[in-house]
Amino acid sequence: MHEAKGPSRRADARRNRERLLAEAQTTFAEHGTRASLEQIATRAGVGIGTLYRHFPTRQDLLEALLGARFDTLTATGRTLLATRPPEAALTEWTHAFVTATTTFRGLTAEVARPLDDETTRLHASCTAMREVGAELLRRAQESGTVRADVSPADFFVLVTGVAWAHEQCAPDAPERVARLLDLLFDGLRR
Amino acid sequence: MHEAKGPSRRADARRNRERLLAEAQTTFAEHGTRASLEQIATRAGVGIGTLYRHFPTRQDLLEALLGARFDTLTATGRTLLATRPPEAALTEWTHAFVTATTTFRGLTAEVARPLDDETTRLHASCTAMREVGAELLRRAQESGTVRADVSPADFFVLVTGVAWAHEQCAPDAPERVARLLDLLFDGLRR
DNA sequence: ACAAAAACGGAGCCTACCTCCGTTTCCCGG
DNA sequence: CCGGGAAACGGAGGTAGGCTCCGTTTTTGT
Repeated sequence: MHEAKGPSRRADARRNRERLLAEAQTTFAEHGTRASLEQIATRAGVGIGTLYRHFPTRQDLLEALLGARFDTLTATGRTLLATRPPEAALTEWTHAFVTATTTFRGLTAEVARPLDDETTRLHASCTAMREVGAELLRRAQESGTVRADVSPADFFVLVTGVAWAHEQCAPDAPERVARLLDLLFDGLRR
Repeated sequence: MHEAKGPSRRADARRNRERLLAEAQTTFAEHGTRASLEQIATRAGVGIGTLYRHFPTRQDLLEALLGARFDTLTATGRTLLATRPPEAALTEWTHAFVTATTTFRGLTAEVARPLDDETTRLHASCTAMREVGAELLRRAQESGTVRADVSPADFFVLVTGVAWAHEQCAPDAPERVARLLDLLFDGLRR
C-alpha cells in the first residue's frame, strides 16, 4: 500500500536508498530525530548530495521510515480486530502503538504532526492507521467496556501524550507505560 | 525564594539582564524555545556576547524564565490548598499548570526535563512546585475523591503528557484541554 | 578625577544545512 | 562487446546560527 515506486530506477540508486534508510533508522535511534544528516550519509557510504537527492528534506527521510511503521500498525490492528475480544484488542493495539512511537527521541512529535496536517505525504498511511484505531475503539465502546463519549481524536491525543511523556521521563522504565495506560483505560472504561 | 542574587552587580549589568529576560520571554512565545538567540540579543539592544555572559547556554536562559513560573505555580498551589476543597483545589491547580506550561511551543519539554534530572539548576524550584502538587494530590486522595494508588510521579507524567499533546495538536482549542483533563480525572477518581 | 574592575560587543571560528554542477556509473541499442 | 546518452554520484562551497575570545567602554570607589 506504500512503496508503489515503479522499478524505473537505476540499480545503484535503489541500493543507496536502502542503505540510507537503514543507517537513518539506526542513527535516529541513537541520537534522536535531529541527528546529523551528514553523519547518516557518511555511515551509509554515500555523499551528502546523494542523501539530499533521495530525501530532499529531513521530513522526507523521517516520513519514509514512519510510513512503514504506520502500515505495520494498521496490519496489526486488522489482525487484532479479527482475532481478539474488543477490549483486549484495543489495549493490546495501544501498547503496540506506544512502543512503535517510542523507538527514538523526537519520533512522537513527528507522529503527532500528520494527525492534523493534511498536506503531509504521510497523511494517507496515517489516516489508514487511525481508522483501524478508531474501529478498535468503536468496537470496545459497542461492547460496553469503554465509555461512549470519547472521540477517536481525543483518544489519540491522550495516547500520544502518554507515549511522549514516557519517551521524555523514563526511557528505561518499561513497566511505567503499562501502569500509565492502565490508569488511562480506567478513565475510559464506563 | 528565587532571585537570591546579591546586589553586587553593576547597574548596567542588571538592566541588561532584565531586558534580555523580557525579550526572551516574548521571542520564545512567538517562535518557540528554539528561537534565534542572536535575535533576542538584538531585540534587547545588546551584543550577542552580553547575552552569553549572562546566560551561558540556552538552557540557562530558559531556566531563568521557568524558575519564575514554577515559583508562581507553587504560590498558587499554596493558596488553593488553604482556600478550596480538596478535589477542586487539585483540578484547578492542574489547569493552571497546563496553562503555564503551554505558553510557548517547546516549553513542555523543558518542564519535563528537571522532573527527573537532579543536576538541573531548576531542580530546587521544580521540587518545591512538585511538593505542592503532591500535597494537593494527597489531600484529594485522603478526602476519598481520588484513588489512592496513583503516585505523584505518575500524576505529573500524565498531566505533562496532556499538556504536551495539547501544545502539539490544538494550540487553538481551549475547550479541548478541559475535556482531556476531565477524562483523565475520571480515571483518577475512585 | 583617576585607576581598577566589571561589563560590553562583535569579529571570527565552528558545525550543520543545503545547492549546484563537473564527474562517474549504469544500461540499452547496435 | 562497445559506445553514447541519461541517470546518479559526490563534495566543494555558500548560508545561518551557536558560541568564544579579547580589545574597548562604562561604572564605581576613593
